[in-house]
Amino acid sequence: MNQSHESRTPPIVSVDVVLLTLVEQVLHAVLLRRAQAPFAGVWALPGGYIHTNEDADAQASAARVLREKVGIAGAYLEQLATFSGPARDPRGWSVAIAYCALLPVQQLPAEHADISVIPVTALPQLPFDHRAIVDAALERVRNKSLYSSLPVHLCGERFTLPQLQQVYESILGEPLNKVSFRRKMDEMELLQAVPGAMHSGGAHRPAQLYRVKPAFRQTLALAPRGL
Amino acid sequence: MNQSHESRTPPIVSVDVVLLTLVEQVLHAVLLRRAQAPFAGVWALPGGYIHTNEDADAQASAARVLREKVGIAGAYLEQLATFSGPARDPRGWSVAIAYCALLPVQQLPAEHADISVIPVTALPQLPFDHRAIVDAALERVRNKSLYSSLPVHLCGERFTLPQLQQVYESILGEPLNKVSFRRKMDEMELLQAVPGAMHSGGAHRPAQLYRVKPAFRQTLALAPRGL
DNA sequence: AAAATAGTGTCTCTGAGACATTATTAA
DNA sequence: TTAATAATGTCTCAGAGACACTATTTT
Repeated sequence: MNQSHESRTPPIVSVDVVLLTLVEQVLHAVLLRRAQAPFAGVWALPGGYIHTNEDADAQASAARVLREKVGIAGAYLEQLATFSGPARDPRGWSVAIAYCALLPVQQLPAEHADISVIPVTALPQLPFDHRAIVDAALERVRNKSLYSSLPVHLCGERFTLPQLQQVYESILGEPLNKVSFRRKMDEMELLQAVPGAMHSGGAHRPAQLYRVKPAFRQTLALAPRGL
Repeated sequence: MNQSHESRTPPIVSVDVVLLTLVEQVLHAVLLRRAQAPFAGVWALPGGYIHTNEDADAQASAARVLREKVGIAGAYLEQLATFSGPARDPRGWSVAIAYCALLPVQQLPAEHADISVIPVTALPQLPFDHRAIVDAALERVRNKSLYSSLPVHLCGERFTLPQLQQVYESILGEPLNKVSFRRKMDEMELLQAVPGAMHSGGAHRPAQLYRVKPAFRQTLALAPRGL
């Protein structure tokens, strides 16, 4: 241990979560009003310190933040990237381990004074480098939706293939070929039909309801040659 | 600030680098003999603390580690993932921001008592969770080689197309179709021929030498539909 | 000339998208 | 019966790989 290390201040470490959901076919992010300085009262990403006395790893910290500060459990969660530097936080040199979370909108708590669900295209100015973190999350989600089952985590437990295709199209921002989409879903062996369960949504043929196979509840399925 | 936060020990933060190179068509990782406890004298990934008084971000810390501890500069460097938990380091709850680095073998310093270049299939037992970090790096490199120009960072400044194809094949562990490979390289618009420069390697037609276009010296080129 | 590898032309087959047709419901 | 959407069959076209042929060097 040399002197320069002894005298160096360690960085501040925290986790931040970009919690995304789909409301009326538009991607929304969940923001919390900050309770404490810096930026008290400002809308920001849910985040917090690692509790070294209770968290099994940083992902557990992120799950705890979602549970304690947003009031949700069971969201799909994956590590996004780690943001760092002397300027991103006024308290000093800091490290933020960023996570991306997906949840069907039905499982979100009601909005109230300190929680807000906002279209990602209409986010207010965010403190720290939270805007960059959100952008990284959006890029990741859109990219992974091109070749994986990621978007199923924005659907409820049961959904129809037309609904799922709509979710993919909303994320990707472009229409998809119905036949190809179904072929790919088939190849991924991701879904199982719920026997006898149909979704009657109007004056037309009802659609088969599907659920994600248990094996893929936590893992993603990949399409070998993309979407 | 509540009491439980005040009393919680913050995690230890460091950066670790998986520095990969290609020796005789086999991927090798660079290991350093640890100078200090814990695991003093044991071969491990290059790593170190963030110097908050001089590093612009964690990636700069990783570049500094490569410069100061391995003696190299200019390697391709990208963030891999962040590893964390109470058990990975005997000193306590820790966070390691892991980076993946690629360098042509010619630019590595000579091996000596405290630096070693070892085939990734023949690594010794590594301390901390360094084995998992290496595995993550290998998965990342192999995956990105399927659809990007990542492997060019393992070639020197000038190289032939057959040499580059060989590098891809070594990383991916499978032969590639020559015509398709060249079509893809062409589509990526990644390379420029060095006028008049040929590589005469034996009793056969010499090969055109290429270099990476300046625009892609730091950025990756992507093949829209993969390799 | 022969051997060896570089580089290119072209055919074939796979697979993704376009289009069309059938199925099933409510009004 | 009509309108609306679900679900599927099938044709077409693009792109990746296989193969073959030409080009250029050393021995």
